[in-house]
Amino acid sequence: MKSKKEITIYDIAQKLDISTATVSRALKDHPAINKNTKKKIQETAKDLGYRHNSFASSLRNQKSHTIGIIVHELNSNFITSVLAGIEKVSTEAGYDLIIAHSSESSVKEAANALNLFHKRVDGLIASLSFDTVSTEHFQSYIDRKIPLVFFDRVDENSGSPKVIIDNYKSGYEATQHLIDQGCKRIVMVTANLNRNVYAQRFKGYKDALFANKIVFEEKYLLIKDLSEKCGIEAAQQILKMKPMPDGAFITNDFSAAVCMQALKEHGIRVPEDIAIVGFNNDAISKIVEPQLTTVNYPGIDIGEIAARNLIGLIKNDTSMMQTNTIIVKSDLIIRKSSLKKK
Amino acid sequence: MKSKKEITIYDIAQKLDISTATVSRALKDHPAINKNTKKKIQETAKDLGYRHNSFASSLRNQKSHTIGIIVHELNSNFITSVLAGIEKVSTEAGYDLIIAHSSESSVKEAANALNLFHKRVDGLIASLSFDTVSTEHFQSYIDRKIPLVFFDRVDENSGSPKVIIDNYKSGYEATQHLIDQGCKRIVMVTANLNRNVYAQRFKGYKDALFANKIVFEEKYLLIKDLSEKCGIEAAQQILKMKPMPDGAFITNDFSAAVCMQALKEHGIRVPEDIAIVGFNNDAISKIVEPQLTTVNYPGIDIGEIAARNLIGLIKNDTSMMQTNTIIVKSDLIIRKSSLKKK
DNA sequence: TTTAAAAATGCAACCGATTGCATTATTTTT
DNA sequence: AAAAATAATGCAATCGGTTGCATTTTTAAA
Repeated sequence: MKSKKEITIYDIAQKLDISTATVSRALKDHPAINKNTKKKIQETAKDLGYRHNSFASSLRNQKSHTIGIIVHELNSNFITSVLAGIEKVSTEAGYDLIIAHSSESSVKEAANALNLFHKRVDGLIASLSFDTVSTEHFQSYIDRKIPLVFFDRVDENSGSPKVIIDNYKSGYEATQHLIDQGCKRIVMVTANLNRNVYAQRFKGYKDALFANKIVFEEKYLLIKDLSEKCGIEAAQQILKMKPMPDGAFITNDFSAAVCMQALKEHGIRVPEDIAIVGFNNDAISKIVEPQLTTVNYPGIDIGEIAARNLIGLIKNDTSMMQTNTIIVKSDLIIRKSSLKKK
Repeated sequence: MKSKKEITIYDIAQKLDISTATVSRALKDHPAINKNTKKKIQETAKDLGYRHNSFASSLRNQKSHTIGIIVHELNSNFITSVLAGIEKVSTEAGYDLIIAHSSESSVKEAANALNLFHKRVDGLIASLSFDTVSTEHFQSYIDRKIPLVFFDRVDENSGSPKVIIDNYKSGYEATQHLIDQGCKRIVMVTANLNRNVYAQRFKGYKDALFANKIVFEEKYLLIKDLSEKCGIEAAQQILKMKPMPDGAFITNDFSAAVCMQALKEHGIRVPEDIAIVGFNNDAISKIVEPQLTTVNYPGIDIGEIAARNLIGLIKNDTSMMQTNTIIVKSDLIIRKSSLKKK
């Protein structure tokens, strides 16, 4: 039991006077090994305090049994839900996770991608940072045929599988809902339109306006970073507009909550003076007052699907090969922050 | 550039007609290698698309350059802050992270510990789950002298270094503050008292009551799991008590927010009817209405300190050897939810 | 030019698990 | 009892980087 030095299969082999080949096979329950031998070996392994050396194993197999994940931030309900979903599936399948985050910087994102590449992850799941334009830092994965799955913030032109929601539809529905509530001057607060998710939501917003014969006005489009500060800034800008907007679609619950709070502090009533719709259905959306109308973005499902897909690709499941884009169901959850009518 | 097969240092050595020893050294900038040779090798490596094989390297060095982290959950502002702190320090030092979470289950925690042990992390940072009683699943680390640092939820009897705040003091101050506001019947909502953090906060609460000649009543102590549901349950219990409590110390901001909301829905005014103090200073505490008085728990600092300490231990920095417990500064942030007086 | 010292490079044995193929032991069939 | 079939085990090369020590090359000193 005591351990000056690591126990290897050689130690076990020596002690039992058999070959390392047999030990190796016994430890992984290979069918060709005699039941009794197997039992003896497994017991001895336990006795000696043997632990499998995954480096030696990985070196030999050229497989790390590890999945890399790159996300933009950890500080988000949505992301942690996705991670939980990924974790569930991949743990069941015997894969470990290495999680990296880019802090919304494409430079860090590239560094993470490289690092995980060197770590030889068997596959990668990623969501792009705000300012990622080129995805060439993932090219090495593609070249080496290392499976790669994107979710949420994806490069729409990339050939890699993507797991997303219908952001266009969500944007359209959210806007239509505000219009249905009687809103005519609807502000949209969102982030960098180079990112598919924001671009699509914006497109939905614009098209909904158009379909309802409301002219889109540039001044109602506020591009921010969806941080805490952003919510306050948005509120300030809204307050300055004359006439004041009567609806706001803010593509992040936290920002929406902050913005709503700032507006309320200035005596603006929600939803009477301005109806607000957020995005994500984070826990916070049910706690603020009034409760926030938002778009449900099912992180767990997205994570599970992405992981299942990736593992399928790793295991060379041909049925996965053809999949390019998976669209997960999302829907508008209507709460008080937007209900002007009964 | 094309890659049928992985490029190794042997390929580089062959191409340049030198030894692998020189290649290996050149690639890691060993001082004994001639500048020009080094340059030539590094260029060739790039040309051929060489990537370092960390398995081979780790196998030889018996070092993974990876730090394991076990936390109870990811869905918490505090935890993600800690992770950010750990990440900052460890990335700078060239360590990778493998993050595992136990979902508040000691069984999963043990499984995680074992898995990371097999993965041969160079060190481990952990915060215990609610129901972890024995810490024997960390014994293998101690036996093998793999550095181990706990934070937040720790085993106070363990000899391993711990990074915590003064939970007793925080509990005392929070309670004293409520008393100063005129509260006489103060409910405490917290979690499993086997966990040091909750035990200490409770002790602080009790002592503060005692110091102010308020008799502690068992019925005012609500042991929950600090989830969303818990906030609602707590509110229901509070509503049923006669006379109704006039203060509540809820050791988690999210639960406190939910509870406050539920109380408000029943017409209870905060802080007039009941003053509320939360814990953690999560982002949510500033968004709810009224803003939540809470205890600032500086996650980033804790993460940084824990990581710095762990890396010191890994590198055999003797100055770290003597450290047993590090107490990080925390303080009460007073906001409207508890201000009965001006 | 010879010698001493310093700089650069190479040799080869590790690290530990895996596995195709060969060999030996055991059972079954004839 | 010999032959054939099956089960169990072993041999030895392989994965790719590292490093102590030896050797060679270059530079500096005598």
